[in-house]
Amino acid sequence: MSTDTTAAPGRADAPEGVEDAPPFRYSAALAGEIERRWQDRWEQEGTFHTPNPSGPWADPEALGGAKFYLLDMFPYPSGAGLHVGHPLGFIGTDVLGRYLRMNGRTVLHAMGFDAFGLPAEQYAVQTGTHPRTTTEENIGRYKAQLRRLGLAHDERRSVATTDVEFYRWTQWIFLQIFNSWYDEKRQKARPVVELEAEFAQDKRRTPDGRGWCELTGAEQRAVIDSYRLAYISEAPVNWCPGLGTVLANEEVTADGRSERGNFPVFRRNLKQWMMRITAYADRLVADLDRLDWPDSVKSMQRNWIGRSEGAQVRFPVVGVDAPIEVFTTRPDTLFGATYMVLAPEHPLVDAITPEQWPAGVDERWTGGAATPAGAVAEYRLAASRKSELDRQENKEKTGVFTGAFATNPVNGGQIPVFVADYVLMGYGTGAIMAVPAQDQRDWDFATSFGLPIVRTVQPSEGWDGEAFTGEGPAVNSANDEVSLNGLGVAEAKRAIIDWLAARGHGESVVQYKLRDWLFSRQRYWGEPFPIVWDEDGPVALSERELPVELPEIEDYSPKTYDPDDADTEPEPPLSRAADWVRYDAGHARETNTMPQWAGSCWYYLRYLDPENHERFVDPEVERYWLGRDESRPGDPGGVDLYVGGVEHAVLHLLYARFWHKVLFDLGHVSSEEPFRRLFNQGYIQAFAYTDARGTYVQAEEVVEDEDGRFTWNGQPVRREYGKMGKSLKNVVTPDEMCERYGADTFRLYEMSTGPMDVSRPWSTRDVVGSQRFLQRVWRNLVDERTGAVRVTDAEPDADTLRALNRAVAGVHDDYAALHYNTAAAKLIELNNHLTKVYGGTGVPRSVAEPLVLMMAPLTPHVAEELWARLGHDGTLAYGPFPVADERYLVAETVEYPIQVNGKVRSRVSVPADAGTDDVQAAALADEKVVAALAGKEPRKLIVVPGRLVNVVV
RNA sequence: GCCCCCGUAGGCCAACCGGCAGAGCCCGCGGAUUCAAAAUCCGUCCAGUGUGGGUUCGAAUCCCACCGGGGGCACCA
Repeated sequence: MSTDTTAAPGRADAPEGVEDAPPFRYSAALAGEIERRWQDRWEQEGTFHTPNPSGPWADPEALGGAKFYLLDMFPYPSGAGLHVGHPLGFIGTDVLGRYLRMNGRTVLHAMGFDAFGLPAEQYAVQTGTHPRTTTEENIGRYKAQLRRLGLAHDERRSVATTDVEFYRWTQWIFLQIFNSWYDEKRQKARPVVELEAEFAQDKRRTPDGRGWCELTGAEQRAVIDSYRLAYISEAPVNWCPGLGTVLANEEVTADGRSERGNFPVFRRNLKQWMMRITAYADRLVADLDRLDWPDSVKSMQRNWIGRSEGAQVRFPVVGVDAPIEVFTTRPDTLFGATYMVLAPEHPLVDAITPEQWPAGVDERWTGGAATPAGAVAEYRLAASRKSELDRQENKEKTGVFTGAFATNPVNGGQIPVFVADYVLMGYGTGAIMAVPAQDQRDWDFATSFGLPIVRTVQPSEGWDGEAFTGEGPAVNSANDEVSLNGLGVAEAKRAIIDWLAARGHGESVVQYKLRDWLFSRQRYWGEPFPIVWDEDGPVALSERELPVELPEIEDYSPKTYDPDDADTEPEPPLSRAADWVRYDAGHARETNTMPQWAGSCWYYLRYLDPENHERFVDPEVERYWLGRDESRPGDPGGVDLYVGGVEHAVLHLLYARFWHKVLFDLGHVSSEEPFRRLFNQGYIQAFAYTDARGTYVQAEEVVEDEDGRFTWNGQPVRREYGKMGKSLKNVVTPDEMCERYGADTFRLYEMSTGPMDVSRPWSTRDVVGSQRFLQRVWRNLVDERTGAVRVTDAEPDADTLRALNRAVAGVHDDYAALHYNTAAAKLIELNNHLTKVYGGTGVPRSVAEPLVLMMAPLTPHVAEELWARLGHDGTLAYGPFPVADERYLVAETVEYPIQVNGKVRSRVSVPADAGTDDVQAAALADEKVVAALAGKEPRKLIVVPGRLVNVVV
């Protein structure tokens, strides 16, 4: 994709001008030759094959050091190939993996592909090419691009979600979920056969109270089906006509459009597969505390799950059987509830609406309608016509009176019931008690409808706002039996909940924003469900019938529609494969497919044991790589380090945690969480330039003049900063960088530009710095004209030993902390020292060897090459990594800066083992200090050992 | 509107628990090499840490406010 760009200066293959370069200079051409050779050798020798405790790769002997499971987020192999931003994280994990391996750790590092998905399918729709063909081509290209970077993956463990042998196990996991229910009492998933047994033995009551045997077979099935963790529901879902599929809540943006394609999304009642992730809401929140994850991601997950504690309170309505149930997080403000609101879709609205307006009704409340029913109908119609966006942009409160009054259980007050769309059916009970004094939304509504406002929390001194949501003592909150007055918010909540519960008016409950996960899609290129249908519902296939393979079909497209046409029906492409759909005389296959997230929910388990055809992963292998570490209290187990972008904070990471917990509950894995430690890498960003018409111009042809203005072909252009992308004409590819500088230089450059978690701009111009460093190292060890090794057997001098050991000590910490930029700086510093001292004579072997070993994680190819040239036969991939000699870490003398009143005025050198008194004496004897004191006694004298002296006068 | 993160030389970034603002790379400048250039090599310039206050003997580091940038959430009762 970048082959058509103009040739850049200094290309390795440029025939002109490089003829007089020394023949053994570390040029891009030489680097390329070295890199190809070592990549071949690693592959031939299986250098990075990682043993398992059992199974085909069992080698318990080889599992010497502590294990480390290192994981990159599952890439999608797009048709566009990689740009230089993509491998940033992959290189970062590779550096760590290589470092750990050299230090004796047993490292598992593999790379696979999340290969189902829309782009291959859309390409198939356009061209008729089977998505598998496109997918396999793309995977092939990705693998070639990644191989060129010298990543130390165990290539035997590579999987793709589209492999039949992989999706067979995805289907198997689906069956486990389908065949399970959530036991609230034990707080875990259990097989549905155990649920059936409980019903059959009358240990559990049926929904309508009849005995289990009195139910028909179909009724029994319906009861069991309603408990399953994967179930069919006819409920409002996100229907996207433009894509022709339904979407999960997580795939819909805040303004009601599809994350992919940006098409409008409508709420429609449709029969779809759901996953009961809400059963795990509590554990998904609670276990975040046991994970070593960035706070931002934890808070996004907490936010998304939206756990809130509160109370459910029942408000009786005169003349109606069913009370209105509300959820509130502020039951302490119940005495201040002056009206109620139902969501427009609330099922009780029709039941409570009387025939006539009550006498003397406020005309603001009626919406101008003659009857309550008329007003409600009109309001509902208007509300249903508003899009999500309208509702958000227009925050003015609207609503209409139902004509009904409810009774406030705490004081018997008759309060009016409204319908208003600021209350959402999808959250809580779809009804609220409105407390305008303590809720700004209610305040806004109350003021525009002339409703009373009663303060029940005393606002703080000097409060001049409207609704007061802060902490304060309760007021106006007492009846004959209970008084909250004077209590703080938390105490008042407890007191009123106790009272409500004792009277049967309510109880404390926990609400979640999290909804169940919509799990079916109307697509071709996804995993088929291992499900067939009879007239009573879905039936699971047996494990022996797996895999259920995708049938060949003529037309891969789902039926798509006018993106704005909400009144359309999804039609999955598989429904047109008539022969395949017909399973037998009484059964038809499920024609939806699974969403793309399915495969990425468990791929990290398959890397562990990809050749296992009996199980999705062998339990012993799983326990070895992911098991809980008993030495760490509360450790949930899981991958030791998971590196990827923050964009998966909610979707993938939440779904994968959910599946993992189900598998844990059912005893299939020993770990409670999939990813023990998560690290969000930064992004590589890039500048893009537009001309006067706003069209993007080729970024690498833009030049900057001395005044800092940017021009392209002489025309001024505007610079913007952001993503790298084909349409922005600023893509730089790793292949291009390997070509021009070599993979090692490219790796080193990416790792040098900042710590792993920081985003930074790409700058091709800067890459040369990394290449120069490698050239200098090479030149220090290899004669550029003859290719002979230049190291000597001389003893290094004391300065050099100190420089070396300082570098060794520092580099250990930097690698372990993922601060590769500072590790690289220390290596450069050491090499600069060697150049200065030994540039003319050759570097002592005892310094050259550790330098090469320390470089190996960052620049493995050139390090292997130098290691071999230094006379070693085998690979350095397994170390040993140098260890610092403490003796050389302490200097003989220490130079103390002497501050006078916090400003550095002088310096003194003292022996490193000098005591505080000696340092103090040396400082006071210094002539500049004597001058500053001018005969006076210092007021205070601070000596920080090893650091400095501060004299206060 | 609410919450989180980040502001250090021209650019990218260092600075452990508060202790000399600088490790490294690029750019710029000067020089060596060259017929010249590229490449390479050597040398060198550059900020007082977004702004204002506070704590401290001492603040890039801790606290408060503001400004700027990035991200998340957004009628969730």
